[in-house]
Amino acid sequence: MGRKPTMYDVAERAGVSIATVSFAFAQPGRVRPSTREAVLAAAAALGYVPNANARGLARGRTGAIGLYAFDYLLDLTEPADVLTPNDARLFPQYADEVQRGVELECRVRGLALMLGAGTPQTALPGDLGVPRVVDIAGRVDGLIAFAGAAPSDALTRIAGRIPVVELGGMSTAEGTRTVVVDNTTGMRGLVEHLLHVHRHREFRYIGDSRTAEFDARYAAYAATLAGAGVAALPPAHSAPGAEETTRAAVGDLLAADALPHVIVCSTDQEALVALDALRDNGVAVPGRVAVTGFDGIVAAGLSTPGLTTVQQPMQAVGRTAVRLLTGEITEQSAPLPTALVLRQSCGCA
Amino acid sequence: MGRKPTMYDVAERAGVSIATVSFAFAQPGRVRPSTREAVLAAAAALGYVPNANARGLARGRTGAIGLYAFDYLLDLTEPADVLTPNDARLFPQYADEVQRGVELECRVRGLALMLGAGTPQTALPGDLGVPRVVDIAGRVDGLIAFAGAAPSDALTRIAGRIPVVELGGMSTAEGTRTVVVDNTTGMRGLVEHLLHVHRHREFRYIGDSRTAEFDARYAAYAATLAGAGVAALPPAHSAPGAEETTRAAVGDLLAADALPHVIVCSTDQEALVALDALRDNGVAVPGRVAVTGFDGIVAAGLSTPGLTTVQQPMQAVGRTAVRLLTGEITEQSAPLPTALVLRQSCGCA
DNA sequence: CTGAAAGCGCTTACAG
DNA sequence: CTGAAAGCGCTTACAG
Repeated sequence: MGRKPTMYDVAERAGVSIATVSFAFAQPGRVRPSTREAVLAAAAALGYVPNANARGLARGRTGAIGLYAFDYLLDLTEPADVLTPNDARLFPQYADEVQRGVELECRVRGLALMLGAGTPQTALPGDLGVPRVVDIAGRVDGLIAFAGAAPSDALTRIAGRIPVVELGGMSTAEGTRTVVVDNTTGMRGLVEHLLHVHRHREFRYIGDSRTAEFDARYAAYAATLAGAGVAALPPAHSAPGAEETTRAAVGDLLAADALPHVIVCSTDQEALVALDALRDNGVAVPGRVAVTGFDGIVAAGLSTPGLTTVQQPMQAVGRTAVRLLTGEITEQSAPLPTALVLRQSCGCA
Repeated sequence: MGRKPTMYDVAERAGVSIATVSFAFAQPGRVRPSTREAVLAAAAALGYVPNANARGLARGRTGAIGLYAFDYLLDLTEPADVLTPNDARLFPQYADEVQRGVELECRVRGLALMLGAGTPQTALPGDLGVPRVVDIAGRVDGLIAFAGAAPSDALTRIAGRIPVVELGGMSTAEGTRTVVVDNTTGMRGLVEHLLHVHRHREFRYIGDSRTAEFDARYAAYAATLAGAGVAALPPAHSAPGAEETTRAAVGDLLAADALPHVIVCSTDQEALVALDALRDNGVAVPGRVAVTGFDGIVAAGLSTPGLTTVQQPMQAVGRTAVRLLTGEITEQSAPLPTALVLRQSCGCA
């Protein structure tokens, strides 16, 4: 037998047509049991492995969905003996938790998951300007992309062919859907806690506005402060995954002698870096300044002090994205809920 | 324009043949620049997304590799406020770390990664006895499978078509390769430490022998004890990921009043469960009994007491597997090294 | 219940 | 530098 037997080889060995082989696998009820057994026996004898590309091409769908993540290009060495919550990626971050949700949901449904990653600028040598995301998109029935991981025009283009869910998006690419999380209520609750329980009046927000989701957080922050008659200064720029930007933001506040009483960060990832930067500069948290995060990643529970944050249902975000893609749900009945998690960094016990 | 424009549509709009469209993307140097621009413009205008299935079929390869994991079917809820190292899967486990290595290596190479998971028994309804692993295998150029995740006959079959790396394997499926880790040296060093530094003589091993890798650990354990004139009782059965088996193993020792001075576990995952079980029964670790693990997962550094273990280069395992698949390396120059990590659970400071 | 045949959307010698 | 055409390995109406 030649290498890589095909359906033709199986058909020949079983003494049937390729149509029958195909039916024996795909629609067993349509084939006489004895025929079916003969086909399966022939397939086993030949070591037949169906070619999923051919199947996908013929069927018009692939049975797989894609997840396109932001490529932090993080190269993690093996876990150190002494762990700190800021050893980036030692503990699962937001995107990792969402990915896990996607993975689990796919497993349950028997869907294969195709993983890819890039930045909006990423283009492979052979791609000639065509971003890698289309490479993933071309082989799946639906695509989940983290906002900012793929160029929005590429997503718009892809969305014309297959369903696309852009996480954290809402605004970027046309034709895509998103998973809605109640950022607003979460942030409002957090700020109200800082205002009314800890009686803070001097706030500063650190974060970026790369995605609609981040915008929603800042908007809720500013609105809540405004409601309490507290001025909201413009946000200090910082981006999750770019530690130096967060350190610079904190450094600027210190240098300008403009340290507020609360630093509200747009993500836990940034808040943990801020915690580090403040410690490095001998600033007591929460004594001198309170710090808060957003997301509820594992590391937030391990820092010293523990990080007060808004927990969002990260795995549920991933699962919901898959369900939107499969058509199992056509829209969310309600935004996914968030919850305030109080720890020491805001001044709580 | 109809839905899902194809190369034919692009060709027509650009006024060229489909061959030229194909060349414009795949072999730019072969096409006149002006032609190429026309093609790219037409593609952009139509929102053309190449069909990877068709490409894979025509080319005979897909540009993707597959990772088939053991399906623990673990459904993790959101992180709790109070974390303990035994909140299974809150922290990355062995397989998660290996997967990360695989992911990173794939990103670097521009390879897409197809994820699937199952147990040796898993077969989808539509698969009619054909395990899902072949479904993944049919759409990739190479497959990495965790030992025990897929039936070995299926792997043997697949290995006849595409390169297969079975992690933890060595013995299971014919025609597959594996990534070799120096389990022997690691375990020997651990047992020698327990023998000579802590002067222990009463040992018990907890673990299973599902894979060659686990066998190697037990063999090294038994051999090292034998070398010191210490009797090695048969291992008590326990399996990582099946917490109840580990608890039962510990429970049996307690019930039989046969608690040794050291419990050597085949994995960290089991050792952490053992730690829990012992604590639940009021047994002091390391006071009454020392406990050790193997792997060096993150959670091992977070338990109380900290878990003494043998660190293996999990991410490197994943990366090596990818390199073996791509043909970048044809064989390992040496087994991947392991390192003894001493913490409190063995009695060290 | 089974088969002949078209078609899925690409790539790639082979000509020109 | 460009095109006509075969072929990759399946699925699926359509006949029988």
